[in-house]
Amino acid sequence: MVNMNDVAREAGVSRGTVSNYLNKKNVRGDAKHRIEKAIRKLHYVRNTAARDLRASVSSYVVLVIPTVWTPFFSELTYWIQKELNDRCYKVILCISNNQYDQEKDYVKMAEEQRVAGIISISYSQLTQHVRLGIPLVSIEKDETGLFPLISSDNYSGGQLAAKEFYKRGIEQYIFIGSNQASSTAMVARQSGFIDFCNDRNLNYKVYTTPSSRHKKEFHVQHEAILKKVTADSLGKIGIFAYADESALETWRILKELQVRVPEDVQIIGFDGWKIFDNRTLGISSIRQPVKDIASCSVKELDKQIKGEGNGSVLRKMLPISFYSGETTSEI
Amino acid sequence: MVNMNDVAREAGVSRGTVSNYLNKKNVRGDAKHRIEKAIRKLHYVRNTAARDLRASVSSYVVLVIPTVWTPFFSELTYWIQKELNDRCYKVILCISNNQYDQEKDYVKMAEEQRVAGIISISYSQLTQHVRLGIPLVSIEKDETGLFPLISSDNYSGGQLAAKEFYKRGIEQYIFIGSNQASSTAMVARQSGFIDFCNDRNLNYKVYTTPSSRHKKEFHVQHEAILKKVTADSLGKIGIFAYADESALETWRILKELQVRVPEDVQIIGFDGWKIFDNRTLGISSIRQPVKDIASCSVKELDKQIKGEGNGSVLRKMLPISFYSGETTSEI
DNA sequence: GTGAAAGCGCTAACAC
DNA sequence: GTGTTAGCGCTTTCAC
Repeated sequence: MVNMNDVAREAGVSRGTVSNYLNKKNVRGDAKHRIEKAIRKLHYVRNTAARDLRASVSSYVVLVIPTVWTPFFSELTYWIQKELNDRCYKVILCISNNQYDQEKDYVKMAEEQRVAGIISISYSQLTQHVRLGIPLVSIEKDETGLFPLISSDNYSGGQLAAKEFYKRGIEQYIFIGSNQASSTAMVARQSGFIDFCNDRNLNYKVYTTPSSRHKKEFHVQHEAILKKVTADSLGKIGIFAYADESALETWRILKELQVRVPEDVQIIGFDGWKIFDNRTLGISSIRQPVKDIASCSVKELDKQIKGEGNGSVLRKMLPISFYSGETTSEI
Repeated sequence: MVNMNDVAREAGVSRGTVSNYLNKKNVRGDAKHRIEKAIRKLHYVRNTAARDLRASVSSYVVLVIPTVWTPFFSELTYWIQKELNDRCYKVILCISNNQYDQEKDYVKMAEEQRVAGIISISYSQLTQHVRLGIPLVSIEKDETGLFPLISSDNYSGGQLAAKEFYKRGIEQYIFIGSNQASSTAMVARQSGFIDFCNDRNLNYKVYTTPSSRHKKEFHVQHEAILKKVTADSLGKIGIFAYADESALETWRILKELQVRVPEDVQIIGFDGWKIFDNRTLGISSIRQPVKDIASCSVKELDKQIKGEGNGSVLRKMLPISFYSGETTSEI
């Protein structure tokens, strides 16, 4: 494979001069032309891996994410890649499926590759494994408190959901969560919802389903809850699901049960899934500011990499909003 | 940053021995223990970038893909990453938005990084730009004929759509395509559909909308077509949309127009979008074998990288299937 | 401005 | 088995 020496020889200059040329340093006119000619003639392509090794830099960023196969994560991945690419970072996509071992392997890989930084959406204690001082920004959860953390304002999201129900005259406030341990985000959503209810003396109930990864039970449990909820009376019931995935399931089952949505029961999800561009799935939902999460994370990571961190560890909560879909009534 | 020399010194052996140890070569027991101790003590992490440079190998694969923010591509990305990861490749995620310039930049980057291989889903002549002989596998389209190509059997997909309509007593066969130039896949779907109709003397019509990237026109044009289609008679109309994106839009507009689906009009899309796991969007669709496309592509790329190609260029078409959803009648 | 030389961290070939 | 050494392809002093 043709390298800088070949180019230098062909152009009749030294390797250093070629390097200078490639790095936009000043090079005399005639030497410059001869180098350009040599590059074209030999089809020289610089080896940035070697360059990075020598210069002790890296332009790689590792993205550790549970999946890309869900609207929220695929949108997030889309924006993060874009932001990183705009800043000339390459992204190494690491899908963890929420497996702790996978996550650890990815971090190890990141360290061995001496990557510039890591962005992680992890629900385990991943951040404890970063030894080499690689800059890391965490999205949604970091309990170590050692790294910058970007997340949606989940608590306000829960409040907002309750408030939107309130505006629509809901009398029965239902929260459906999951029994996933350690979901800080979910707990915050629930707290916001409940606090709003308590403040106004509204009737609320909290239910829990297994995580959606246990498909069968997820479904069965959901159905049981909904049957119970809709047994007594209809018409003023509002169900706040901790995530769109759950809200969709709720909607589907209610259809099966012949319960009219939103006339009999109203539903609000969380995430604000968009299939692409602006195509939602119809459910009303608390929308996470996905693009902002991406740009904020990347901006912060970039700062860390460039050593511009001001010492204090950033904790940033981004504002959510309500998307009014087909599962809540007009007001 | 601590390196192999430090470890060697600490362990009282030479650098070569440490290298041997790390690469699972035979190392004597006591030396081995001293090395392990030194590694732990110094928190040594091997630098695989340097290793790869020296050994002239790479474990990176570049994935060039239009987006990840659409169910088909996000699922495809999910499986490709998994397959590559299982084979110890790291994936550099390159989202092109179908921009030719972006794609070229990514290929250039791939060459400069001396990556092991490229997987591309491109609708432009991307493959002409791979100069350095990097192994490449193309998904869905490659007109150069120089690289292995994996795709769904789009033609049979078109036929299958028509056949499923036929089984349901459809009399008016409508194809809605897009005016995207150069979509080989779409043309094949259309041909399969039409050929089935011609073979049986069925009435068909072909319509064309702007690409969905031009949102406004995409919508307007769609509505115009559907009004025309549903103007005369209802009840035996089958609409085959070239992609789920278009099928969803069709469904939505028909709802607006108060046309009952599937009683008055039936719809079949293409792709078989799944939001996650097994959650579809309700539309009946010709399902692409996404997971097979991924594993087949990765397997072929791996073969190329390992130099096990047998000379002839692979062209592989994977079988599609019909998913029966809510937009076609039961039979 | 340009050439010579040192060296980023590692592997592999070679003697011992 | 282990130490020594050359060198992957590049950047970066440092004289001239």
